[in-house]
Amino acid sequence: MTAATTRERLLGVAGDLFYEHGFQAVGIDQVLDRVGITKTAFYKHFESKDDLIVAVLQSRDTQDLNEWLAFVRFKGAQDARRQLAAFFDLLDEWFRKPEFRGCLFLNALTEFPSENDPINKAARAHGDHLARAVTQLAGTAGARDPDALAAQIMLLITGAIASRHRAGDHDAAKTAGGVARVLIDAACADAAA
Amino acid sequence: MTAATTRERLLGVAGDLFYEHGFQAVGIDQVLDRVGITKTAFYKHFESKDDLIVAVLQSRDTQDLNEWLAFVRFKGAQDARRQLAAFFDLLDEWFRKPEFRGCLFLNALTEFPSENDPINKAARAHGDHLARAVTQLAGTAGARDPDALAAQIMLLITGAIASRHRAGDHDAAKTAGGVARVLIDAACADAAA
DNA sequence: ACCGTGGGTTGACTCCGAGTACACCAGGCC
DNA sequence: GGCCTGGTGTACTCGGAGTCAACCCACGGT
Repeated sequence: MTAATTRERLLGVAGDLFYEHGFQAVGIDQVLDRVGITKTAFYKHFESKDDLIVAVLQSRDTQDLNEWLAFVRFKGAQDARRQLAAFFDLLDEWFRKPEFRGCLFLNALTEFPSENDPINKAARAHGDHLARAVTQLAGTAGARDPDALAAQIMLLITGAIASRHRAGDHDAAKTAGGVARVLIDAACADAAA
Repeated sequence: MTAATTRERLLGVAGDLFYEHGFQAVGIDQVLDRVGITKTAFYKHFESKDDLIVAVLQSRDTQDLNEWLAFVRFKGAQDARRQLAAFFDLLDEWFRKPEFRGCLFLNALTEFPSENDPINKAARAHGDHLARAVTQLAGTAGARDPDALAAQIMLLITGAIASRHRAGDHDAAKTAGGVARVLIDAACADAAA
């Protein structure tokens, strides 16, 4: 059944619970109950709850990034401009899900606001990785100023997530996507499709 | 010196601490130490920590909203379109401050994700109030679809806040404001300034 | 056959934050 | 004088994080 190692199961279960209820709101015991392990055993895998949180963020970082890029590359075919726009299709799908509870990494940033906090650093790293990918895509799309376009797109992405999260606006991705398409076209005016 | 009532001082101190460190991360004892009051006295003013949090959010709601609208009315003169744009000047000033830690209400939403939670409701109320004000402004500005324009502006506002909060992007308000001005002009194309 | 190691168990313990219970005290108000 | 409001102090429960000591069992290496 569960072929995964205990460490992997801990990361999976903890990630799900943290996402659903928040990091501080979830007790380690809840995680352990669901994994079926005792406290002592847990502390042989992780030094602390914070350590677990960092590990969760790191594992989801690469996982999520790969999923996103795969989706965008598939949906946007070979066209970098369409790939950029496809981010908002991805968001739209995500926003339709009832389990949506915002972005795990943005949530981590607000729960651990101190910049020296390892958790904060791990969460920021994900944003940086995504921003780097978007900037690169903006470059190959032929944007005059890839950094500027990427900043705008990142702002729209985080804005859409926060809007869906806040007022429960299910159409936030469509709203943001519409704006994004205009910005992308304007920034790449010289490059023919 | 402190002419305020104890309840007011509790709201003030708690609000500051919650904003700086997060709601769950701040213990009631820290608040009480700073106010100079004992636990028993505290519980004669508020039923619980959650009750305190709700009260803080409610008091900041009207407070902040009034400040925002006053700024926008001052800076935007009588022109509704310029008043809408002025929101981003306000954000820009805010984002320059080193104490910036995101939006208290957005933070509350991520720390208390359950929709039935009174804290969650109180935080959502603030967003609704702001959205209502923006929609009204969009109407008097002559937007063809005030709700749509307001949704776009709200998305840009929350996006800017989240971007500043995440990567520490100090220019997020300028980025969002530039986009907003384009959207506002497009949505009010028929109405002459 | 033997030993070490990794992953696991139980149970009792500390520390800290939230919240409660009880007894007491000052001042204003009518 | 009596009562309500806003305080004080101490001592308590309860739950979550994290520690500690002792033990178990399956494994791979020599």
